[in-house]
Amino acid sequence: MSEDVRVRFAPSPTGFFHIGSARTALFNWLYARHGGGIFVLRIEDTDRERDSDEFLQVIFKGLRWLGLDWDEGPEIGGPCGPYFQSKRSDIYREYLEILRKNGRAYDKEGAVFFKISGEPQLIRDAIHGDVVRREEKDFVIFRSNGSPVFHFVNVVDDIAMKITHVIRGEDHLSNTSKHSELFHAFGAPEPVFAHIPLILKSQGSGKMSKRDSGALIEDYAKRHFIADAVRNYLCLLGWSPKNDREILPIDEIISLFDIKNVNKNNARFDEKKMSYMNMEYVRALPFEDFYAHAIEVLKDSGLNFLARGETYARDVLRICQEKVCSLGELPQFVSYFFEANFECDQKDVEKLKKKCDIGTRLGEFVGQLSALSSFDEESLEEYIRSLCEKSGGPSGEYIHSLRLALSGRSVGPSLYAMLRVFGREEVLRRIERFL
RNA sequence: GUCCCGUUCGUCUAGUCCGGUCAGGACACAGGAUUUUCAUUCCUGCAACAGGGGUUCGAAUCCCCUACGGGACGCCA
Repeated sequence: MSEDVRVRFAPSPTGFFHIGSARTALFNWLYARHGGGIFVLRIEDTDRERDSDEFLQVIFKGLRWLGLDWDEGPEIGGPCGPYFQSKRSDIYREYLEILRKNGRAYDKEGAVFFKISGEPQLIRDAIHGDVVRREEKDFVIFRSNGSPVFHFVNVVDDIAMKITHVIRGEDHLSNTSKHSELFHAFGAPEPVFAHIPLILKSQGSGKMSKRDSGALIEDYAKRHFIADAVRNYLCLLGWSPKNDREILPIDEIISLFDIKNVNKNNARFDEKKMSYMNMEYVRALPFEDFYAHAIEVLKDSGLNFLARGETYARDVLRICQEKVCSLGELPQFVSYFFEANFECDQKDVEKLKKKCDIGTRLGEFVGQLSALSSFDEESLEEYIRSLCEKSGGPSGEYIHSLRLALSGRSVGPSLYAMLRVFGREEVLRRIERFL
């Protein structure tokens, strides 16, 4: 029990960071953090054709974006390096010699084959329980071009890096009998395996592939999702805290997480639920954090959001935070605060025209406005109430008309807050323009 | 085709190990409410133990079969 937990995430740099890989990394990381273990990052770049530094950065960025920091690996180092398989050729040659001495490796057609025992392999899986599977035929461990194959390097590195728990996708469960044979051939103890269920595409059949919408972590960053929300959602795909809670801080997830209560069955990806969680995270952000995120998004959008100064921009964002569903929609949501020449939604105008006389209501509003001593939300609400009493009209008619005149749309933040933030002069200017 | 894994509301799931409360929660969807719209908030509703056999006083829970879903069978990883 005193043995230290060592887990690893071993991606291949393909140029994408798939959501399924991300969750595998996440579960490894959670397990390490839960038990005070070591999380190793190892790059499986034996397929040189596809490898490039640019591809590597996609993985590093994705992991860091999700807050998954590694204890050993590229850019950090550690006692079991190098952490790139392309730099471990000598180690693989040494291990190959062991197999040759045992009579478990032989040459054929220019490649090196592994001689299987043919015995059924008992795979002790922390999630699925005991699984028995037998390999049928010898398999290649070194290609005829001299490069080692995945199954071989994967096992060698797990031995050399003293990995205690192999947590990976269930698509590897069938391969595990190969790996088990190799561990035995090396006389090495097997790690505990944990094959986590796959993430299936939301529509149609099969697992998520690169081309499915929502499949790539880098896209969530581009679309300004909150990383904590994406991570929280991913935790819930195949695992649950079992107390009916869904949105919970990562520290709590770490303390609750255990590989044993990961589900056995595959989970279907649901982008709507993820968006919902993202919305909850956006709303719950402390304002300063929200503001910091928001200005990044607004900068990218090209909107001149500092046109009326920073104080004004902060005010706008403050009243919009509780109404906005995602950071991605923010530029569109707040654009009219910064641009006076917005388009008016004619459909909304027509709809409202049927209910009331917009011009009259706006006229009444403008009428006594100069008499209003202060332009705060309370006074404005009071003022509109007094207009209602005088005319006998419902407050909604004033509110809807004003919102349309000021923003050109029928939805947005609280109207009184909007009026206050615009200020008296701007309000009058916009009403005039609208009329 | 062979082998492996799985199957609770449309979706994610709790309950399964140690059989015994109207099968609980969330998203989605549908209605309703707040004399300030809603893409907010609150309330209500809809909706599941894949099917068939056992074992048992009693099965979502244990066993078997079938069906369906997923995965693996590369000199890809």
